[in-house]
Amino acid sequence: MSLDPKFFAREPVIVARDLIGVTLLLDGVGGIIVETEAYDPLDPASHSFGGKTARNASMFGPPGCAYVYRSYGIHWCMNFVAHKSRIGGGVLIRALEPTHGIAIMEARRGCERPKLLCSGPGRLGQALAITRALDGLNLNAPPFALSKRQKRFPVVVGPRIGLSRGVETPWRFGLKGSEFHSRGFPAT
DNA sequence: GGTATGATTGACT
DNA sequence: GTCAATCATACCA
Repeated sequence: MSLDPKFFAREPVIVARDLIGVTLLLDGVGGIIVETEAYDPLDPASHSFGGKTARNASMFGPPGCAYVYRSYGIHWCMNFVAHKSRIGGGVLIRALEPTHGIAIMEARRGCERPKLLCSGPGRLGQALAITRALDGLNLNAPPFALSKRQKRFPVVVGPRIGLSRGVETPWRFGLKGSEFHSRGFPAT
């Protein structure tokens, strides 16, 4: 079951929270989203802050598409474009609980410990073989597959990771009690 | 044209 | 705990 097309046509913060518990597959490989971060164009930490550029063009495109960027020259990280009126916003997918194609992810990661397969944006990118070729693609069409969750999952909130600005904005969301977060969340 | 920087990870002291 | 890897992009000249 795919997501409603309007799912991503909302505030990034709302979408980030609602993505927790959704299953993400890329060519049949992936798992349950257990950690996300929201990036709003008014947020100085966001790539879309300051307007549209060559890198972040996808963030200003249609909601429900992918925005892929190179992090620290080493890793590929994936966002889901989410905003109203193409103002530039997105949700960083930080961690998955591996459920599909685990053997494939282990081979790509060179690691057999499930907790290290997708726990972090860079690891997730490597496990799913994310590349810039996916930038701008519709998440509701192959090779992507998003499965709507069947119930509401308990969500925890915390500060975002690795930022030099905007750290005070608590826009990181996680599936409560998950063993697959990239970092722990503050005790609730 | 040149330089600074980063939504990270993994290895090492 | 500290630090290097590595490069596309952004920004300045």
